Amino acid sequence: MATSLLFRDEGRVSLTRPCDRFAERTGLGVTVSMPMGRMVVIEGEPINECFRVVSGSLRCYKTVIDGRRQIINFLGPNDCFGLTGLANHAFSVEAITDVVMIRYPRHRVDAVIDDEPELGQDLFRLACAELHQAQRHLLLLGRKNADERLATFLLSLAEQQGDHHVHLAMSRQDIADHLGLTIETVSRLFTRFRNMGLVSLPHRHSVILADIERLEAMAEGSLAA
Amino acid sequence: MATSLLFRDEGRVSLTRPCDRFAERTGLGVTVSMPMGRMVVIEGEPINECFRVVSGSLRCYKTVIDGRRQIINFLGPNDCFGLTGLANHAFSVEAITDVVMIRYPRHRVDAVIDDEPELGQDLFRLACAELHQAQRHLLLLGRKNADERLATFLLSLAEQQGDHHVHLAMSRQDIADHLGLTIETVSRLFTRFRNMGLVSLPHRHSVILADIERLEAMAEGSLAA
DNA sequence: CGCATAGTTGAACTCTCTCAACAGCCGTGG
DNA sequence: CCACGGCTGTTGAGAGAGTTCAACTATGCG
Repeated sequence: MATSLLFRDEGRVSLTRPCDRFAERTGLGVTVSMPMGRMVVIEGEPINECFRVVSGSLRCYKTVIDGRRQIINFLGPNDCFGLTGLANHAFSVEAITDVVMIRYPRHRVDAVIDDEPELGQDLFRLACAELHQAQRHLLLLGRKNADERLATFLLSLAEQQGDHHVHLAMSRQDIADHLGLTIETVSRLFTRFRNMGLVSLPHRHSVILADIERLEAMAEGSLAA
Repeated sequence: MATSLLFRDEGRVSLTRPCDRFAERTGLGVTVSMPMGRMVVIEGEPINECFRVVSGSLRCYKTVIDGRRQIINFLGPNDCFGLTGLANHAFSVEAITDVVMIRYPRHRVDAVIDDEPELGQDLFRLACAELHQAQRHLLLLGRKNADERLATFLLSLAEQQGDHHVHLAMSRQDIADHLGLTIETVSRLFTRFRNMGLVSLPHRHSVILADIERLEAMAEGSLAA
């Protein structure tokens, strides 16, 4: 496969992790800043623009009427959203921290894509990678227990960040809503993992994975806690 | 958007629901039959071919080492699998009933796609639709209770089949493994739904949705059972 | 320093699971 | 045509993982 015109592959190939070649081509991204907690897009609304994260973190989530929330994934620098073949946003997006993003009008994005048909193939591959990721999360939510979920999550963060020392941009509640658990369960798991020597917790937003092998065994369901 | 060269949109737009224009273009699909229970592809194996279902049903699933199984989705006539930007199968596929499929060698599929760059865009849109579907299932598995899960599932089948009289190709165990429940819970739910007048169950593989409105309320979490 | 927010811990509860027995259906063969 | 066996689904009782509710502690910001 030829190098993407739209995205440079930087290890984590994903619809939400393209790079700035896009900005070069469209040449009309507008930089925007938003404060922590700000809702950027709302599930179900028409998609009028596409965003690329420069700095900060966001959460993408769907809700049930009574407020129950499922976080689909977290976004960080270089991730995109609104870049989809659908007409409406499939989920809401909210800033976890203060964020800086580049905003592109959707019609321009579409124009670039129409201009360069090969881009479609690249986007297809990126969407497939994202789909694959979602399918792995289906297994987690449908069939893994609480220990396995947290272990899986921590390992995936470590892989993303390329470091055993993991930074947690999100709150315990966010983690719970991503893993289909409650905040209390997540909190108890962190404590237990610490007591088992699997991790250390220097502070709220930091986790050091102390025993990757046991965490991996646990994530795959072959280590009883 | 121009009509897809590769797929005709027949209502349910999805990577797994393309149509026979593909056969016309590649002109080299081989018809194959497989008996009920037959494993067609195995999770993790390289993708050497792509299949289109002619008749019968299949299940796509991922597993944890100890045998726990999560069914990602079910396939029926006109659905495809193996059509992805990835190198390896993300899930195993098994025949629920006897099936007839058309098999295409992957390099030919890729050749067709390379030949017609616009196809990439269509595939992208289809993958996005599939992703959207997976994300809705994440909400179901992460945040819905057992009643809501079954109601949601039955309604989606009715929509797919365009009929309140739903045919269940799959077993109770398959439904359980799709909804992240056990077979006993699914069985109890069917009985309770029947007693509540929500459905009638003429036989094992048939469900008639008797009260769509209440089922919809239940699926969205606004009806206590 | 003090308040508000985020996280932790405990105890009781509940939904779903597990284990076990039973019932219904279907194909096979007498 | 019925008897049989195997498989699928149903029902019951008890157990358990995770939730809920509540109190308490730590952290960060004015």
